[in-house]
Amino acid sequence: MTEYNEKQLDILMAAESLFASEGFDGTSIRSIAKAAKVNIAMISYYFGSKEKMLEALILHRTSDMKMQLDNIFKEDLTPLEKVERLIDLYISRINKNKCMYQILHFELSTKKRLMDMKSYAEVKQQNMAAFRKIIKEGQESGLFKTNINIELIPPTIMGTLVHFQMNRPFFEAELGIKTDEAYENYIKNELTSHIKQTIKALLVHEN
Amino acid sequence: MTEYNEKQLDILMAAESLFASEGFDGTSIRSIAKAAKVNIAMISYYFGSKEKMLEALILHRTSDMKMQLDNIFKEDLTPLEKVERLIDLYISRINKNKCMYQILHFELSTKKRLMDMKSYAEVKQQNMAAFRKIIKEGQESGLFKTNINIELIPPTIMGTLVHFQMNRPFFEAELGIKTDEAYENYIKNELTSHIKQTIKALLVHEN
DNA sequence: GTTTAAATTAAACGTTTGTTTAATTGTTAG
DNA sequence: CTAACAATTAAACAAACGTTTAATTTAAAC
Repeated sequence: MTEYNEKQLDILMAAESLFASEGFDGTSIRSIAKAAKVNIAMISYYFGSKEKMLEALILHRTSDMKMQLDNIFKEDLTPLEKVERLIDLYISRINKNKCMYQILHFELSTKKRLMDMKSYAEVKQQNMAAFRKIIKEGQESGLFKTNINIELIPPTIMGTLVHFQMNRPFFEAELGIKTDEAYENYIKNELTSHIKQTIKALLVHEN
Repeated sequence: MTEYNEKQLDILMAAESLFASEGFDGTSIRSIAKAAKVNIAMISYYFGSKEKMLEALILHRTSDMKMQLDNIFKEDLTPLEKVERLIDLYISRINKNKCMYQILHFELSTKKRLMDMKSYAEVKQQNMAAFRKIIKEGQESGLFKTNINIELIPPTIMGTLVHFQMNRPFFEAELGIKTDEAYENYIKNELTSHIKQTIKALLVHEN
């Protein structure tokens, strides 16, 4: 867990927002330096290279993510309540780290820079394990259906949100949403409850 | 609907696969020319510029997509069967145009080249309209629930698939999938039926 | 066979790229 | 004060970029 000084963080934050909006290859170190208000040589000086800075950024963010799922377990909640809390956590996390997820998304989908996303893979594995545990708990107590594919539920949760964010211009037009605030509110309310409703319908016996 | 000769198509196809795997900014026109086995000047000669070639490519692909949803309507199917057919269509379409969707995904998410995706937006709108029609048909006949957000169902369908493809390395490890063929089969079988099951649970009254 | 236009080429264009250098300034410790 | 090291700078570097040029080859039309 490396510590960075203020100037290094300036650089990383400027890079994060630019990488997200312009892409890694679409962002020059000169534009990063300008946004971070430092000399272009500082980037190589501090991080070695543009690519190593990307790795540093991803490591910095993903190590932040080591999830505190434990308190969900400790609390006295029904399995369904736990699932709902997990969905809230997923959504707020993705929303809070929008830029990082955008970057990750692209880096994962291209073969160009096959960096070791060990740290990210770890987080994903932890999440999946925690999720599986909750579902099995619900199944054993007879609340959840058993003919389901547990591994494919997180993709449905996260995929729905990511797809909605990726096609934002389309949904803004389709739903008549005009401001940033209204879009965020739609995610917080309608989209979140749609996801919960969907997962609930899939998991829980109706009666 | 512009027609392209064989050499132009060679260029477009080479560009498509490279843009998908390396990104637009990560792909040089020299590498495209090499892959298409043409001189680098041919790209400017035929398309004007690298960027215009991207537009040509997207237009070429999306105009292919003008969906033949109509025959789904004409056939004598229950609303649920229609939904299932639509899901099959979505999935096979995304699978067939994997590269194009990868490119679109990135272009939509960055502010760098705000091209007019009019053609793509049109396809999406048509799809949404057709989908809405089917759902309302099911609701009016009392088969489908009415307390649902129709606009958010396509994001759930497509988002699940796209997320699964984007995080392929993770799911390969998580599910113990080793070959390309096994992965494609998993999509065709398990993933497809998971999506159908999920949407069905959301839509249909249990009994 | 000649004319005309399209296709194709190698070479060069001016930028921009990521990175390095070498010199200078700032800071801290003895 | 000065030695030592970190931080910062402007300038230069070679390489790669997208695009254009000008010359040549190919194909079609008359």
